[in-house]
Amino acid sequence: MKALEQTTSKRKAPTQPRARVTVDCILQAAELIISKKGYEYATTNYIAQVAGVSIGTVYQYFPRKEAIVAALLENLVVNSTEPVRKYLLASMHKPFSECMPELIRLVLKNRKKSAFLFRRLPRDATKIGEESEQLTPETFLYSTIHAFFTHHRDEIKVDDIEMAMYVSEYLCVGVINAHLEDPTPKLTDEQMIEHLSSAVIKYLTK
Amino acid sequence: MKALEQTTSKRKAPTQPRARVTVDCILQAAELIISKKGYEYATTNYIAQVAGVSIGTVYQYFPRKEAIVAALLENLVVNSTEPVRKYLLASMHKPFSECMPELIRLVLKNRKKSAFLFRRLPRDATKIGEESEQLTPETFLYSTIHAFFTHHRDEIKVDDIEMAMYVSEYLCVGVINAHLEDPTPKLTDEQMIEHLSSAVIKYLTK
Amino acid sequence: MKALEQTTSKRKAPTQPRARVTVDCILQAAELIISKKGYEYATTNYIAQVAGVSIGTVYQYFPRKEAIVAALLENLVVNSTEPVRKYLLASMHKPFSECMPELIRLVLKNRKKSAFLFRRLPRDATKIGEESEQLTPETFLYSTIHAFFTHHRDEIKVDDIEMAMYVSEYLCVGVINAHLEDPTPKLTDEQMIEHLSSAVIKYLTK
Amino acid sequence: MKALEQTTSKRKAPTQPRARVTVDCILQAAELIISKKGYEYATTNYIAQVAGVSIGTVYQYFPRKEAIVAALLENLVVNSTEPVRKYLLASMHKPFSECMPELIRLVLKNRKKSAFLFRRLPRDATKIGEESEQLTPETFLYSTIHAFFTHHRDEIKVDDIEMAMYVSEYLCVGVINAHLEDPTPKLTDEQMIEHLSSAVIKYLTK
DNA sequence: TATGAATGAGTTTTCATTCAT
DNA sequence: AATGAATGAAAACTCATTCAT
Repeated sequence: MKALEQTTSKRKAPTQPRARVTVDCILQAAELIISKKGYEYATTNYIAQVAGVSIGTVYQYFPRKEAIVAALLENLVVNSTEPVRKYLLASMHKPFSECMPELIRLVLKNRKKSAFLFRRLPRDATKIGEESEQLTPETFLYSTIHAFFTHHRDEIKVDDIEMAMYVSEYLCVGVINAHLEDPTPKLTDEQMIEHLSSAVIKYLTK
Repeated sequence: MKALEQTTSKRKAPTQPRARVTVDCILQAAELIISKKGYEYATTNYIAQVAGVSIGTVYQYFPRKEAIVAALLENLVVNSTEPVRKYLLASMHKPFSECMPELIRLVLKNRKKSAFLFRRLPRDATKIGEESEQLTPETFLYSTIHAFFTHHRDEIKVDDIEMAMYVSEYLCVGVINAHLEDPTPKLTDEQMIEHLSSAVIKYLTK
Repeated sequence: MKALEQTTSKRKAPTQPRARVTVDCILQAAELIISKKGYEYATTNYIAQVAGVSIGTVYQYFPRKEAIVAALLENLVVNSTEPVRKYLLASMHKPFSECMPELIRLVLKNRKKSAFLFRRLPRDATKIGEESEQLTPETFLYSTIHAFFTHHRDEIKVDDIEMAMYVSEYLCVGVINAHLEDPTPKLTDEQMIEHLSSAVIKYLTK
Repeated sequence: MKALEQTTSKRKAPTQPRARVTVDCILQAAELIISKKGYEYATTNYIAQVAGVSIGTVYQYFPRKEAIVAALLENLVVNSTEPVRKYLLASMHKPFSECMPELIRLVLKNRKKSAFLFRRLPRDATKIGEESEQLTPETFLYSTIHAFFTHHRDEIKVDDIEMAMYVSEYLCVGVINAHLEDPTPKLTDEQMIEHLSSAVIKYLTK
């Protein structure tokens, strides 16, 4: 939760531990409200109330309402991507087909954690975009998956390798998203992982 | 001095042709604003202004602001799915591998048309949901693709056929969505269609 | 229901029987809504809907919303006072103590019929006042009771006869109103009538 | 973009003295407007303007327009009844006939103070009722007069004592109301008090 | 630092009334 | 005569934001 410093200069940096706690409370309150009731209920006054601080204090740390959402989003992306990045770093040498299921499993798990919050965030709110450089989970994931693929390009049989990478990324992220948005009882997580791995590997290597 | 609260019914249904035109104007205005400027700019007064009618007229046909968006969404889903449905009906007998590219091309084309509007709609706004029975494009597409797959089940080599169908649907819809949300200059539409067809066919038949 | 001609000149006089029926429907609808739901729900459009005519038709006969209420009020006053007036005319010669219970009974009965509507009418709405010459049931009743008292002034033992009349009127009207506004299960209508007659007679003759 | 809907609680309670003053200003402004111009002129924005605060401040302390009127009504009832209650407590032992004029005088005086405001309040507005537990001045006065009568039941000659009490209450309250609603130049306040006392005492003791 | 009272532009919504058909 | 689509001023109410304490 140290994410805010860079994006907005006007915001006060919480140097004292007490302040850090306050910022945390505010972000947690915002997350709670958005997840449980929806973005439209996340008014600054209500966030302050749930966080147990005054509205003045909220504005001490966040210059604009959008900054709260931006910070939330940033944390979200970083937190949900960090484990994936770690796994990829540790698996760069493993054969492609071996780590694909685990990779997908990891992405799914982390997406799932934040799916509810993410679903309720405004998809394309102009103002937030200005705040957070449009740092979506996708952007983040794409780059990491990209790196991984680059390390395994010799296993790939598709002609245009770069294109193959993008398609593979789309396959993974797209299917996981679709699975999270419209879950089917016909398809457990593990089954989905198995089939998706199979599809990606077939696509790349056959 | 509120009164009446005719919450249940959808307010007046336009009987005269003049009224029909008015309703269309309002919906078009709403779509234009949301697409071009974002959902947050779609205030009822602004919609009325762009539609060239008075605010009172808007409320003659839509009992709540959310009802406008709900109507928009409904039209969107129906319109963008109808061509796909037609193609599927006309292609039930064609071999699976032959019509897959065209099918994906069609879905992409129709999704694209509405992608901009859809992107800007609140992803999970509670109030709209109550209005529109949560009729997402996915729900609609899934069912039609589903029917198509049922007619081609003998071509499919995956063990569990039903599961294969769901995964294929996820593959198509997921990748198309991902492609539309984060377009890469590395991948033209046609390249995406080609690769995705290839991936789905490999997944299903190898 | 012929009450409307005098008060407002701009209003069209319903000469044809069909028109008379229409006016009746509108007035009945207004009365129904005000009685059952409250004055705040009596919007012109809703009245038209309940009356089964178009809003345009309403404005054919009533130039202003207030004119509807004024007509209602006028009818109310006239209708609820007419029986009392008739009884008084027929009883001018009867001894005072004999007809007092019947008089009160009559007033109560007629007030009761209209109590619900009257309760819900705005007590002191400036606009209606301008329309209807502030013709309240009270005004009407006072004058008729007054006439009756004048015919019985020899029975009265109170020094200042005119004053006694006013107080008696207040006693009757006030208690009946109070009884209607806050009815007590401890006091049936007949008991109230009996006690009130007794009180008035004692006041006047002892 | 509504949100929150904190319908239950009465919104913020004024903790700082500054806030107390603000609430008072709002209530006084509302009273002034309703008394001087009528209920229909008491719009929230106008109340705010007259109170010298912003509309936002009004809604900080009153969740709904009706809540303002309800608060007004509550104050009205309490304030106008307190002196009567005090007098009754101090006069429980005095003989009945002695304190009756003073009692009526007191009730009249306090009703008069609030008569103008009360006259202009909607008589039976559903929404206000929901807000204020239908605490009318009548309810309040009845209960106190009731207590007083219970302490004097041995003076009363009417058979059914409880019934006599109700009728007496009706006589007092009804006549005072009637006197306030349709004042006659023929009858001064003091004359009315004298005659009403006389009537009540005759009714009870003869 | 923290508070919370105050702001007011801006939003949704209502409803009496008009007028072309 | 009757219709009902259209009007728009005006009402209720919200909420991000400021600032004196």
